[in-house]
Amino acid sequence: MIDQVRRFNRRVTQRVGALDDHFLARDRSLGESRVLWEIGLGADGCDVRRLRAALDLDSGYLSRLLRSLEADGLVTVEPSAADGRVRTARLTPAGAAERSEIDRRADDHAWSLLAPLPEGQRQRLVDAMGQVERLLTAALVEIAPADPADPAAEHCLQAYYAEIDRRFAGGFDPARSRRAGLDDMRPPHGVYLVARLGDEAVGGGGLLFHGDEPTELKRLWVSPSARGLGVGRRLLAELEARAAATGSRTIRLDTNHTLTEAIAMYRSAGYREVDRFNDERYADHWFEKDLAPDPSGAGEPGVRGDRPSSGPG
Amino acid sequence: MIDQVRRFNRRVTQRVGALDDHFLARDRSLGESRVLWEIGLGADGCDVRRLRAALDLDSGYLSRLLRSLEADGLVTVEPSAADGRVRTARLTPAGAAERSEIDRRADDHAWSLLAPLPEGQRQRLVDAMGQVERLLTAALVEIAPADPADPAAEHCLQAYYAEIDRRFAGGFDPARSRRAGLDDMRPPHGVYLVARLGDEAVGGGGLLFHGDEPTELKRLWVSPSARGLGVGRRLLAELEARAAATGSRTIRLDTNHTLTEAIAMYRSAGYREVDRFNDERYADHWFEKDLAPDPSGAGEPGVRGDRPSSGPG
DNA sequence: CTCCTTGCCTGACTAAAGTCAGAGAAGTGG
DNA sequence: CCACTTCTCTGACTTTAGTCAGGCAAGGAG
Repeated sequence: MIDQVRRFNRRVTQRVGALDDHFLARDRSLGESRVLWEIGLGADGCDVRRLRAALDLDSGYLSRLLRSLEADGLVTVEPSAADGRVRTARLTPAGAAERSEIDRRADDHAWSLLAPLPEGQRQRLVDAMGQVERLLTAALVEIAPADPADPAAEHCLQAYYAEIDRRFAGGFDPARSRRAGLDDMRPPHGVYLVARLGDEAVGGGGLLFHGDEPTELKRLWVSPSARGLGVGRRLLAELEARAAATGSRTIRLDTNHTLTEAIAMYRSAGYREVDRFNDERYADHWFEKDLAPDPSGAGEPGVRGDRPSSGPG
Repeated sequence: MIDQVRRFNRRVTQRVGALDDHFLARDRSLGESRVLWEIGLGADGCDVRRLRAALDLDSGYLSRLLRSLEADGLVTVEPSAADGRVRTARLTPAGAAERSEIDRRADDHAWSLLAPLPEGQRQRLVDAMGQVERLLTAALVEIAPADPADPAAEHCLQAYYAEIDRRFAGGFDPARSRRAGLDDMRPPHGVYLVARLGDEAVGGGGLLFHGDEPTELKRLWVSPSARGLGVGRRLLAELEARAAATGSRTIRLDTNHTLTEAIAMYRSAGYREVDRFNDERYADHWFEKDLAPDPSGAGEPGVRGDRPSSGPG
């Protein structure tokens, strides 16, 4: 497996890496080209501090690159209206032309990877590239507990409410739903996990612990931009593990028939549909799953099945 | 399609490109590390000129890097026994240790791409990487006509004979086969195509033109190292196009039942099995395919079907 | 207002990467 | 033996990339 990854890396940097080097930059340095390209990304220029963050450049270095682009008449830098400390860089017409030339070259280079192949292979290459890109993105997603009042958690909860309001016939009014306020999903009564991709919160989900009663799964949500990356599944697995770690033997949840992807995921994760177990007015499906006891905890020995050792990990 | 490729490039250089940068090099410069790694590739050192070709370095620059590695006791450089001008670089034990440390880091980094993913996704990522690597390799294969006496063509023909000698029960003796000597596969009587990957010949195949009689396909071979890249199919398509360009309406070939992959390829490329049409003693299957007339030539208009326009070209 | 932080800039530096010209030894064809 | 090429090396450069310290102006909290 590792060998495959390394062969891939070698082949790809050999063919694709050539791109980021001197293909793009015409007679300009790579650093300048990158700055030029990044400024033109947004419609109306870009704050210098955003540039610095996006390109991960030293502030002195970036300043010098901007001066050089300014001297070539490709860029103007003016104080921001909102904050006199911040400066905003914008492309001049010449800069925009230069940028689209870079863009054209990048397109040409991309096409040169595909061009020699017959159509069938070409399509397979593009598909495989899509897979790799998605899965490398997925590998950047990190899941960690967060306080429900944390801005990232807040964002996920709001997005969750907004989405079900959009999808439920008749909308969704939190006040009419069963109470699962912020305090409930904090230790020791519960937990809330947030999935982050870089600095963006792309998913979340919570648990409510009910002592000897089954643990309840609440507010599981994945951002549309991150769907298909397995974030939901990973959140679910992590929540189940945390439920098991508290000694919970069963996890259950209520949901609504309009949330078809979620229901499909619950089923394929081993949840079985059960009879109504609460009075949630927005729910029309209820699911339940038995948890394997926490391996680190004090589960009953007999219940614990052998699991195959799962790799070097 | 191009957008997908560019998204892929960006994601991959962001994640993988970090590898070739300062991850590998410990406190050493990247250039030195690359040289160290490359020297250790072969079992017994590496000629300086091969290093230069492999890493595409200026000779002065490479010399300096070698001096620096020599000063650190990682490498020795001695004149080659065969040619006093050439010098051969070898790793010292310390150099070998350093190299395997680099190797270990590369492994760790490769694993860090996979580690965050659950097992299923991990497998899919590795598979997709394999696809991309293979198809990028395939895109580097170039097919061009060559004189059958050219070393590359020679190599392919010899490899072809050696392979069928190995596979045929009772071996293969060219003298007892139907004559298709070097002169036959030269214009104007025929043509021979070679597929090259870098400077290695990885496949070849020839045609014999017989005037109004069907054109004959001969000696189609693909190197084991390049199988699965679609090289055979591309050779076949290119040969068919050249047959059609000479005005040939039909192409045919004889083959042996032990060459199962080839037979499968012929079938899927539209060849149909026909009765014995020659007295080749090593053949036990005969195939034939009608060619669409050469679009650039004087084919009958009615035969020519509409083909969907196939993209940007 | 003062004090502190933030954002951007300049100047002074270093290291890496790479280029170019030419020297000198070794091989090659005539 | 001569003229030529090949291979490697040295010395003298340039450009790119990047770091660090400090300065100055704007904004914000008290």
